[in-house]
Amino acid sequence: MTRVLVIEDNFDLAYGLRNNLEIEGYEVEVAEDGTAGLSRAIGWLPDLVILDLTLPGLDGFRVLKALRERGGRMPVLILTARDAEADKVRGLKLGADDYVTKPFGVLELLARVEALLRRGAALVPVGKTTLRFGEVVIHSGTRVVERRGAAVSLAPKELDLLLALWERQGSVVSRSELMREVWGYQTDVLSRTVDTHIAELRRKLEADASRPVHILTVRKAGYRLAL
Amino acid sequence: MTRVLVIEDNFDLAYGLRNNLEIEGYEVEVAEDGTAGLSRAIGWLPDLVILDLTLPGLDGFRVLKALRERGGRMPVLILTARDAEADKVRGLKLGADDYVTKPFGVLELLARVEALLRRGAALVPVGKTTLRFGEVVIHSGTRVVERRGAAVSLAPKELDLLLALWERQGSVVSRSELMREVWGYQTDVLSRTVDTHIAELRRKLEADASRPVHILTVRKAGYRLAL
DNA sequence: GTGTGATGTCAGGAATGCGTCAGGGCGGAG
DNA sequence: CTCCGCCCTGACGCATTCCTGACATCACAC
Repeated sequence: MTRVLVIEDNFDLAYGLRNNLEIEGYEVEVAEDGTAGLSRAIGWLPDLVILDLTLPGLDGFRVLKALRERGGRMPVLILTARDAEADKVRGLKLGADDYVTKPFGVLELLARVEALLRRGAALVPVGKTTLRFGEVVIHSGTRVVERRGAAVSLAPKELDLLLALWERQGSVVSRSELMREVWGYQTDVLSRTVDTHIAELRRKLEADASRPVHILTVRKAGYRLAL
Repeated sequence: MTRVLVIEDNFDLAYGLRNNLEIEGYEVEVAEDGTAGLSRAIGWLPDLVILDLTLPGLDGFRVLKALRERGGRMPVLILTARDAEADKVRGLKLGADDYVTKPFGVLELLARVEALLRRGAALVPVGKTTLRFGEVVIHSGTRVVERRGAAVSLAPKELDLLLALWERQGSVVSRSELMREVWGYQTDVLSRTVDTHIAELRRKLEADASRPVHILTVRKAGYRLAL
């Protein structure tokens, strides 16, 4: 899901925005000061940031500058009451992608968000996506997996196996298909190799490994990943 | 040279824009009606289009729609007197990248143009900016690196390697990709070359080289730089 | 309930990938 | 020429990962 970070200290505005964005289908987080916003932008790696300029702590310009210096390349939309041309120019030169002044129309803002993401999506190379099922998030670009926000360490084969299941999410994948996709073999499966790795995944990702909710067994057929 | 097409029927405005854009170093063409604008956009393939909505002949919305339908993907900035939110939303949904209403500040417009082009211009260029991660600052223009304010001396290959990781910051970069990008080879990696340089970087930049926080190993996949 | 085949579990040894190191080639500076 | 930094390489050891077969357990058909 596309992720949007709102850095805005005005409570009503921030949560109004969140609602509207969530209705559009985005996943939204709100940070209420500059420092928190910056660290969320770096840590959470949203697909887009909506940034107020007048913030407690680190002001918006500093957040933007620090974000860009640290390599954050997601589009940033500045949303602020400061409508002086000099501020707009400064914000855009610092690396903002759009600049909207309050008061603003919600529909316009949403349309601008969409436009920024549309262009961003065209440029982002494939594979940078974050996948998820249940309370598990898979950052396929970094090969980092987390459950309930805590990083989980998966062995390479385990992650490959998980991704193979993800690709066919919902439908059953047989052991021999998994063998072929993950191991490259084309062989009948007589050992417990696949099962062992599945068990390890369950241990690491399911709340109760003995009663899996997402990594399901389909008897006589294979396994399937339920979202 | 970066090319900008201005589709605008108001003569004074069009040529004023042209002057300002040319001063900024862009190559500019002006089209004075929708039909001509569309054919120039398709034929000349500018890097960016500034589009008025109220045009003789084909109106701006139609120009935009036709342009996108024919595969024109360059950013389009709509510049118009129509400031109704519905128009803005419509323009943006049709595939415009920005929407500026008259009257506008020239500096703001130029900054927006720059912002649109910046994003389009492949996010590659690690310019002369100062980059940073953790407590490390990289002055990539001067190739000087410091940690906690103290200068660190990196060998050329080490800096190249660090920058290659930086460019994909966050994502995993495989050894063979690093080999290709830093060494120019295209070869399977069988020696410990990359690893050795990574180790050296860790020794110089990590607080505890044996427990790296930023220059991370992703087993079986490569390395990645965490901010 | 019982039987049967499929799946879960486990432990240990094999295999693999990575960090480390020392050695040597190379080239520029003194 | 000699020194010194830079770079590459292969050998080695360690930690993790992987695989396997034996056994336990489960699900389903009868």
